[in-house]
Order: sequence, then structure tokens, then C-alpha cells
Amino acid sequence: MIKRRATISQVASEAGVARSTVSRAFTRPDRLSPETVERVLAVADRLGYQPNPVAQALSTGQSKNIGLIVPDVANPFFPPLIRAAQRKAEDFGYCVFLGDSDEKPEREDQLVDRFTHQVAGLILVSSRLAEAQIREHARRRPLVLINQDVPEMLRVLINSGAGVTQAVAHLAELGHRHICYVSGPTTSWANRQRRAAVKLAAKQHGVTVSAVSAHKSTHEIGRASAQAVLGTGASAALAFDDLLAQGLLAGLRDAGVSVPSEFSVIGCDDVLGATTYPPLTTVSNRCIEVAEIAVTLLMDALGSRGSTDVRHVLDTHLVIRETTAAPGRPVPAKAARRKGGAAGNEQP
Amino acid sequence: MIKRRATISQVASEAGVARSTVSRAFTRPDRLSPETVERVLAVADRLGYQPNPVAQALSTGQSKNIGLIVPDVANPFFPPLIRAAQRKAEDFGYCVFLGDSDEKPEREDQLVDRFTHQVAGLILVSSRLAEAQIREHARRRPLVLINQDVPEMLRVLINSGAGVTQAVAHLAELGHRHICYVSGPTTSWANRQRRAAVKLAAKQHGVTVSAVSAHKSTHEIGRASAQAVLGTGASAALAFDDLLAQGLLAGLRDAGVSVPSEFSVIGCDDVLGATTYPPLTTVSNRCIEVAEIAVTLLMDALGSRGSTDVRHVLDTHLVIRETTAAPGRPVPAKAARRKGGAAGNEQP
DNA sequence: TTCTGCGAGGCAACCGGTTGCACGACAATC
DNA sequence: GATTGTCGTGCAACCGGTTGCCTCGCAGAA
Repeated sequence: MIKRRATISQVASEAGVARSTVSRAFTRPDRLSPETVERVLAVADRLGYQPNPVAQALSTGQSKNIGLIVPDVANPFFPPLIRAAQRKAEDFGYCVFLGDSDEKPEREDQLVDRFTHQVAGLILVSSRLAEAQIREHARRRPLVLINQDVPEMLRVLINSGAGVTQAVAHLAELGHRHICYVSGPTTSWANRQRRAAVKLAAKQHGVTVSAVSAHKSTHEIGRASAQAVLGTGASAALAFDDLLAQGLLAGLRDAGVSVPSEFSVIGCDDVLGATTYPPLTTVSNRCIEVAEIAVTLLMDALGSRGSTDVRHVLDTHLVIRETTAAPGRPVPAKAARRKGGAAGNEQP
Repeated sequence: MIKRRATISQVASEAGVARSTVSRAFTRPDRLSPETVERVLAVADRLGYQPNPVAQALSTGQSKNIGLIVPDVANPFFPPLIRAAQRKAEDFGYCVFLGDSDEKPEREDQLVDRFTHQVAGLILVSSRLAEAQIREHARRRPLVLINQDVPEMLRVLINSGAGVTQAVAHLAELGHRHICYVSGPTTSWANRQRRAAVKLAAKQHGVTVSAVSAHKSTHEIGRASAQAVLGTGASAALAFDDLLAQGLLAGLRDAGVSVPSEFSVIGCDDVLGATTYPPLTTVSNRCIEVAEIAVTLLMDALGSRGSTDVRHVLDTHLVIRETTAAPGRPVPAKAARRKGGAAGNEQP
């Protein structure tokens, strides 16, 4: 039932040459006479022969695969990145293994272990692993980090700090004196970076900053955090990412607080584009470039010209849409009453 | 610099046994004396030995990998499915190759070719390939289709027709007499299925149906289609998927048409949950189950107890949220004027 | 004519596992 | 005590490539 591909031996005997000659026809045609190459390739073509990558991997110790591990495939930040990485890898003739760590270091560790044997190198996105573990893994295979800053490794970072700084400045200019940061997963490097940027920029503009903590980034959690956000007395919020921001938008709507006239909201990562209502002011993202750079860096590392300490930083900027405005009348903390009907049937 | 894993030979010599004995200690411990097994495993453990999957794949002709190909990783329908598939595969000890075909049959074909040698089996999601090609690929490797109905193959289908039928009934009950179907990619099996279900159900309820065609499913295209949708004179629209529906919502807002009081909108796939504004009435999706079933089916096919003709259908239902209501005053076609400011700065 | 150099291509080992078969030891059977 | 069977293990071939080294033949130089 299952059809098997032609092997190198079949091509060899068909072409009347040794297996090594067939191999060389593909890998080092310059070491063979042009006629031989042509004849071998013709036979190979006729037989539909393609070198078996598994055998190649075993014999060379190098496969044409890379591993890509993300904390949560379903978080909208990652799919475009995954897609771009896969594309770029394909350009180099590589296939990609995808792993979802579910934000759990142990699972991430396991995935890396599983992949290690089968891949030439790895890309870890927003890794939740400790530095020591990352270094350990990097001893086995070339490894590139995205959004995780471990010294003396290959890493490419989105400096959302730049955009966040602009965001705070924007709010300050509009007249906001007290803002709230809705923080994301504490293990996330991006979260630490954004939080720090908010604090610093707020200080520079003489703006007070409160913080509300969302352990995970989902619409629901963002929505639920609206109460706490309003409770801080701030007139604007900057969320760790767009998902939380969008949830917050819904939560504020529930509370009868209108955006942006009464309260301003800024997201991060521009993952939802202008699809929210109102269209969300946010910090741009560079996830496609980041993925492409990471793949390229990894390919370099696989070749000879690999550097060992690269810190590639991509800047971001504020994208102003329609969720920010000058602070309106202050929202009394008790405006945090539910308004309007239920949110509709959730699916079972 | 790069550390290599222990091999079977090292374990063998360290344990004072033949390589075959080490191999058997892992694969068929029942053929060995318990003491030998224990000793070998102890040594293996001490050396950190793990069988090299590449060598295993070469020697057995079976790898513990599967390939998963989707038309567009970034379309929100797929990430949860991808994630679920990866999880489930991991439960069986399998790793997954991910491919993005960009909706292009040629690319999909290429990806399958690339994967074939390295995987035990394949899962094609919403394949854009022609039947003949799919059959050809299936001759090489066990193959499971998701949302593509090719006779005599392993396939698991989401019957969104069921939910769509409910949706049309729902609109009819509310009093709508003329609805519009915003169709998706013509190559999509799901689109054909939904379109047919809309037509049939509309006929049964004596409802007129117009169609507007969106070649691809994105927010922007949905938004742009609002004009055409209003132009049909319908009082409600059913979109191929949530993305188009959400875009349509934005387009209607642009046109000053309020949802649901003036116009009703229903999506499909429940991919956005209650995150839209207003929360979108839609047809439920089963993408997680579908992924798990597909993986399980594939695993069965890899084992001996593989069936060759399975058609697993999962039903769906209507999820009523807040974008449907009884038809209000009819919307004059020329109400299709732009209203309100620009959508804000798009990122560059 | 003999020697040297070089290019083309074959031989065989190797990558790290798996597996059919054979062999030796020991127990059970006649 | 010889025969048969069973169990545990080793030997060696094999999966399908790659690659270092050797040989062979031919051209050019001495």
C-alpha cells in the first residue's frame, strides 16, 4: 500500500555508477565530470529520486530542520511570527518543528530535549527557561533567543520600551497625571522591560503610576481587571499587550466608562490592528522581522560565520488610533458597577 | 563547542554487552533477563543516553514525527487547532512539523514533499489540493484530512452546515426576509458547505439570499465588503467566518448602520469569542476536538488497526450573542456613506 | 619511453540505531 | 545419558546516505 521512494542505490545501478558518485552528483558536482553529473541527474529525475533527509542527517550529523518553541501558539502575538519563521526557514531549505510550551518551563525543557536530536538549531521565543538551562541547551545546538536577553548568546529583541516610552509621553501630553500599568506574565522578559519603561517614563513626566497584575494574557482577564484598574484612580491604562487592552476595553464598557472620553487605553504589540472597537492605540510590533532575523542568525550560526554574542534590537513606536484622549471628568471608583446585559452566551 | 550525546555503542561497552542488547533493553525488555535490563538502563541513565531518533527513523523506516499543514497560520481559526494537535501528538511521543501553504496548492504540494521523508504521517487542514494530488500523497504516507471531504480517505469534518442552518432559522424567526452570505475562499470546502447550507435553509424558510464574495478572509476585506452587502438590500448578513464578520461590523459602523438594531450580523467558527463589539453571534467551532481526533486517527493508521475510510463529522450550533435582532427600518442603500473620522494611523 | 601529476570515480567505513538468525547454557523429557 | 526445547545474548547485515582514501587512466614533462 505504501509506496517507497527510490534510493541512491537504485539510481546508482540504473546509471551504472557507484553510490558515492550519485551522492557527489548532488552534493559536489564539481568533483565529477559534467557528463557523469548530467547522466546521474537524468536517471535520478526519471526515478523521482530525492535524497532521504533522514539518512543525510544521520550520516552528516546535521539535519535541515530547526525547532521553534513558543509559550502559546494561540496567543495572537505568535502566529505571525511562527508563519514568518517558517517561511524564512523554507527559503533556506529548512523544515520547522513547532512546540508549544504552554508557558511552562518544564514543558519547554522537554520540548527542547525532544527536538535536539532532530534539529540543526533552535529558536526559543519568549522563553520561560532560566538562564542556566538555556545555556545548557545552547551547548548542544546553536540557539537563538527571541525576546529574552541572555548575555553572550544570540538574541533578537523587540524593544517595546521605546514605544512604551512614547505612549507614556503621549498620555502625559494629553494631560493624564495618573496612569495604570496592567502587567502580564511575570516570567516574561517583555513584561519586565515594559514595566520598567513605564516607570521610568512616568517619572520623567511627573506622572504617577499604579500597577494591576494579570498573571496571564487573555481577553477575559483583561476584562476582569477593569474593576481593579478603575480602582486605582488612574485616568488611563497601558496594558502589557493588546489582548489585555482589548479585554480592558470590554470591561470598561461593562462598567459604563466610555473610551476614550472618560478613560484612555493603550495596548502593546499591535496584534489586533484596527479590529477593536474603538480602534486601539498601541505600540507597534516587529514580529515578522524578528522572526526573519532570528532564522537568518541561526543559519549563520549553522554555517561557519557564526558569531557567538549578538544582541539585535528592533525599536518600536506608538501607533495612535482612537482609544486615547485628554482625561475627561474623573471616573469615580464606584462607577465600577455592572451595566448592560450579559455578555451573551459563551460557548459550552 | 557542541556537545554530543552518548551513543548506543558507548552504553554497550560501558555495560559490557552488545549494542543489540542495549537496543533491546529499550525496545523489547521482555526478551532480556531483568538483571540485564536493569544494568543497561542504569548505565544509560548515568551516561544520559537517549536513543537517537534520526537513527531509529532510518533503521525502522518510521519516525516519531508528523506533519501538519495549514493554509494560513495567522488566521485565528488555526492556532488553537495547531496547538491542540501539537499537544495531542506529544502525548503519543510525536513531534510536529508545521507548514504554512499560504493558501497556495503548489506550496502545499511542496511542503508535503519536503515532509514526506521525515514524517510517519500527515495532517492536512483545509487542504487546497486537488483530490488526485491528495490521493497521490496518501499513497506514500498515512494522511488525515481536516475539513476536506475526499471519499475513501481519513477525514474529520466540522459540519458548520448544522450551525449555519440554525443561524438562518434564527434570522428567519426574527423576521428577516432577505439575507446576504459573505462568502470566503472558493477553494475552501468549508465555504462550499456553508454556502450550500445557507441556500437550502433560506429556501426552507422562504428567505431570499444574495451573495457577496470575499476572495480571502481578513478583517479589511470584510470591512470593505460592507458597501456591497448593504447594496444587496438584505437586512442581515451571514459571513463565511468571524474575521469577515468582524470586518463587516466595522464597515457597517463606518457606514453609520448600527448593529443589531438596523442590521444583523452572524459569523462562523467562533474564533473571536465575545471579543468583538458588539459580541458576535456566530456558529460554534470544534477545532480543538477536530485536531485531537485527527491526531488519534493518524496514530491508529500508523498502528495496525488503521481503517482506510473514515468520515468523522462534528456538529456545530449557533452561539447567540448580541449582533442579531429583529430587522429595524430598512437601510436605504445610499446610507452607505462614510461616517466618522479615519480609522487612525495604520502601522507603516 | 618512463615518470609525474591530476582528475574522475570506486571502495569501504561510518553515522546510530534495529532485527533475523545462530549459538551456548541449562532444564526438562525420554 | 542423549535429545529436545527454551531462554538470553551476540553477530552481522541493513536502513540510505556521506566521505577519506586509493586506484586507474590519461596528458604532459623529462
